[in-house]
Amino acid sequence: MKIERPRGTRDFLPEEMEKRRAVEKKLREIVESYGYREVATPTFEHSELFKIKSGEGIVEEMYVFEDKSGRELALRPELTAPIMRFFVNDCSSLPRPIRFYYFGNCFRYERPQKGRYREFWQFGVELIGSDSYLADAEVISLADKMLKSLNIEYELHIGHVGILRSALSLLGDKASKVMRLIDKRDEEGLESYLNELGVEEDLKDKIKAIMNLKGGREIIEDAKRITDYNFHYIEKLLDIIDSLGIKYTLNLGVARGLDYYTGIVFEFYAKDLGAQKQICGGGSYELAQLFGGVRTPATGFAIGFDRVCELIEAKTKRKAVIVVVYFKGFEKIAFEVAEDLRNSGFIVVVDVMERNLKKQLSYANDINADFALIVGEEEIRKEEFSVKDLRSGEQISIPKEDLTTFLHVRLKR
RNA sequence: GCCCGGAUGGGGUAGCGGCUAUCCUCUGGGACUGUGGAUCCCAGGAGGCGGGUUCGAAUCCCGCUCCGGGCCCCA
Repeated sequence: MKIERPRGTRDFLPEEMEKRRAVEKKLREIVESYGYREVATPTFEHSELFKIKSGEGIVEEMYVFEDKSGRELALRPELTAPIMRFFVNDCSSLPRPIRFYYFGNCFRYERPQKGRYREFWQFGVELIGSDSYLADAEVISLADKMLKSLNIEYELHIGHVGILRSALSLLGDKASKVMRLIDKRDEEGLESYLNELGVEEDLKDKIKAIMNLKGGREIIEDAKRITDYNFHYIEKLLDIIDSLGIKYTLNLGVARGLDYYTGIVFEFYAKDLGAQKQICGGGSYELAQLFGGVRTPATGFAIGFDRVCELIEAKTKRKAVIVVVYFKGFEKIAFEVAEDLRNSGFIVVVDVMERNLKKQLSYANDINADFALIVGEEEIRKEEFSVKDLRSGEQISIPKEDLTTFLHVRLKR
């Protein structure tokens, strides 16, 4: 019986892995150039960790299981909570700010779709310890630079939950539900809930007006007419973003249903990616106190690694491959020569199917090898090798001692 | 959880109630033990699963699974 791959998971062929590794490498180079250093946390955690962050409802969307001692564990659905847990437990005395980055697989039990899988990879950063606009500016510009480096077409939307929060401050603990309704853009639900709470027309109009504030930087002036909120922080942030030449849309109606978001929130959307077009999301938040630590400001983002990979055309350049082909009886020498070449830094393949020369060459051609090195009686007698350039068909004899130099020179081109 | 479309060798397909299931590609071998891509020959390999209708089902019907698109959700 054939075993199918579990729903929502993927296998990756060498070509795909090469592309993924190339993307990964590029992202790493950029975050590291900003001084971020990689951390890793376990693939599974106590499910409590994620429940504290996101509420009981998240259990439905996680792979939750009990281990043999009856502990309730969950495969991580994201990496911010584990990293903040790690920070609270072991990193609280590192000099601030702390710059961490991560790249890891996450799991969510959801209906798979284009760009949505049950196992997926996130590449993200957390900048911990600063509540300055400068931290947000750094993180946004870093995210922008990473996506830009991949030549993806995208839009950046920047929002701030503070404006709506302050407008809703009169509602006390009912504010969270209102935020959730705004987040969902559920206008009917919002209207009826505000009526239920007995909110005055004035405030209702104000909320709706803020919700719809979206556009260029000039909408801050509109916002100032609606609310007496202090836009100083946002303006200073945008000064930096503007001076870096980063394009964005301001969206002051962006809400987050969860209370730990404290200020700036931002999202990157790719064109041509269907329903799952968000390729990166982030913002400033305070989670440390929820995990038993001291209240600590942080800001970060996560890039949907699989989604950005889907947007990029494969253009990996493979390292050259040399195939040692040999006649029957020369297996030992073929293996020795191959080993010498590998030690000199080449990728070398030797036939292990006991096939004839013709088949071996045919195989070399099928795998797009660059050179064939022929080992036979003649070569041994003359102490030289026949090297065939499979790309041109040209074949020449090279004295044994000149072989590695020759190959190095030829492969440089 | 909801709505729509789909599923035939490893990949791409034809057949749409009746021969041993078509063709291309692929993989292995041979022609061919000193030279690849070509050609020819041989071999391998398939109707997602379960039930029903029928003399007979890949084909029609039902359920499930999985895949694709959308909704919900997206911590």
